[in-house]
Amino acid sequence: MRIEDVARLAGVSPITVSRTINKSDQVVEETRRAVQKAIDRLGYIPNRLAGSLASTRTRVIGLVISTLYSNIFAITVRGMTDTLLTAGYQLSLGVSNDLLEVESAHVRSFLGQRVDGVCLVGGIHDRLVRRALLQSGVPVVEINNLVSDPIDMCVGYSNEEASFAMVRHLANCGYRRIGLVTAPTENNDRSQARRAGYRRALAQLGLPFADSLIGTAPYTVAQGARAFASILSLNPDLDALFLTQDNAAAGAILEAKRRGVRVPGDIGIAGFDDADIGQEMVPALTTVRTHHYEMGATAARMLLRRIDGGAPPHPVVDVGFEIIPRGSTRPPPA
Amino acid sequence: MRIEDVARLAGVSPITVSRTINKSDQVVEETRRAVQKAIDRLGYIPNRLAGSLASTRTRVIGLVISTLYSNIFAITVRGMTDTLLTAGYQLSLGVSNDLLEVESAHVRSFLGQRVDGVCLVGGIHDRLVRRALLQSGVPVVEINNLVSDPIDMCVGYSNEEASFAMVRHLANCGYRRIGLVTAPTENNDRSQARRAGYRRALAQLGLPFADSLIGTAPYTVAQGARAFASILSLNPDLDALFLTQDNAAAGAILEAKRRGVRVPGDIGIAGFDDADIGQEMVPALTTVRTHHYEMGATAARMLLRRIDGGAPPHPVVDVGFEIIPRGSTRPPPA
DNA sequence: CTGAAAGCGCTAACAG
DNA sequence: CTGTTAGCGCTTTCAG
Repeated sequence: MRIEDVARLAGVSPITVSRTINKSDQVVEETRRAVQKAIDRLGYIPNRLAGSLASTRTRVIGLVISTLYSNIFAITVRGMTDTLLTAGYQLSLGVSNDLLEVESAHVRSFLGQRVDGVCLVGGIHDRLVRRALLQSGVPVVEINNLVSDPIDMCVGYSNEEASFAMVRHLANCGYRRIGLVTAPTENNDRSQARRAGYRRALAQLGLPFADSLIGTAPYTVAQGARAFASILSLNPDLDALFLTQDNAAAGAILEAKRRGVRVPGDIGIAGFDDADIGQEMVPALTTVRTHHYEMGATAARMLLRRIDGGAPPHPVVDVGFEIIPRGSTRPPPA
Repeated sequence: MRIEDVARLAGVSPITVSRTINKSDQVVEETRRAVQKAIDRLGYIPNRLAGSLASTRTRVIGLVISTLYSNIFAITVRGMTDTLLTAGYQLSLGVSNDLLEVESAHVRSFLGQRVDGVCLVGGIHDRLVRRALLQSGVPVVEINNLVSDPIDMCVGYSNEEASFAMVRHLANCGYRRIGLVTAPTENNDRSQARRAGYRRALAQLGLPFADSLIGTAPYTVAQGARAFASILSLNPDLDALFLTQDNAAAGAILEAKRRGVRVPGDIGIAGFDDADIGQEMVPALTTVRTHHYEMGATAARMLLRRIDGGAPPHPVVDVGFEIIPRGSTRPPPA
């Protein structure tokens, strides 16, 4: 079924049907109603492949997130879709599972589909993909970090400063032997920045460092529990652990409970992202709050503005972060 | 940049470039290498809008999941993509947030994009969408439930039997006053089935029922905690609560701890899905295990087979479920 | 406000 | 194994 079938039934030309669908204000009410009736009667669904090929616009934004295991991206995605839908744009979602080649495949696919904009997590991407993006001229926004050399635009927060601030907070609460758990650092600039902030804070505060104080745990409660167990066994004098993901931090709290380690008395635990689980833990989780809804909405707005031909006022937007002290760490001295 | 530019640089015709990209076995090695060199040199990315329009195949499967807040779909998505990628297909992901009209919009968009297959969660869909799907002739598979009247094909498990089995298990462990928390039932046949299984089990076992024993909590730990609190306040004699989502059940365990209610001694808690968090809880969560990876992989395989023109052997596949008893419920009598 | 002609970039079908 | 021809179904001009 084609636009022509609808046109015939409605007694108009194909272009009038097209206008009814896409720019209904250019069609007089009566014609429009007749066309709409024909569309409904036939159950006609326009072929967007053809439409986009002719118009060179898809009204689709491609987003590649790194994981579905952390529900934190749910909020960013809502921020983006809320903004995009209002403007008549759609989101196409890819999941990379933190693999650079999977991200590349998604981006290539997006470019092949001729999306009108692309959103990626972080600043580390395949060299060729970067080139392809630049060459294609599509607006690109990188999120979740402050990228030093963005492909195009960027909205996020400083993972290094956030990590630095949390470690300083822990030290202020009296913790001295502080461990760190992040997602793998390979091709992940957020994890790299969080480690850098941690190291810088330890150095500045004169706190002890050892390789055995650092561990790795992607996204899940179980992995956080294991990371906690392993770091504790290597560092019997550990007195705080900062896991830069709330699920993992929740896992650490649970593992502590299982071992009879008191939190925050024996060991303080801190997380990152202010996910919903943190507030519910017993004790509630001290964390870094970041602003994911705002970040998603801003990313969408920046893309839309660039699509409309304008340059955004700030190519790099910092949405900031806050330290949220809760019961999983000792209170700071008054 | 078009295929013609590549063809000119490589000294061949456009169709040879096309064949190099899509059916490389029909091109002799030497030609293929020359074409590939030209492609790489130019950074050419084929326009799939044009390609799919001409070939009437997109090699894209559309999937609409209900939420990003539960990470349980991550596993299903992996099962699907692992299978699809091998066959050269891609997944396009939509999130409905359990709203029928959002699901409809995604399906319409998929149909407009001319996806080669569609996968939906559950059996309740907009009437017009159902019609559009049928009319379009695209293969459709519904997952996460055993749908009585599938649009086309279905792979899932019986939510009613699973719920029934869990309630019987709880009764067998000596619990009498058993409450239930599900996601909202509106337009959600999984929740409806879980309630039906619960009611049927209570009736069959002669256990007491009251409206106040039933609560609602979508997907999050916090909502599970609140649902637990509210049902307990209405039913001081409550001795078990079955929350049909592991995050919510985890929230109930945490809320119990906060209130000094002992689990499983005072109250037994059970969940659904066997998400990673359940094993880590203290006590570990009794749950219903379902097989999400297998379900995703099977759904993908069924779609691919139908795309290849074959009828699948079974239009409805049951991947089953298992009751996993853990520490959050009392052991059954020996 | 509506229509006619031309073309978006690619691939199916057929030829050689 | 490679090329030619003829569209895929829509929208962009440009007229009226």
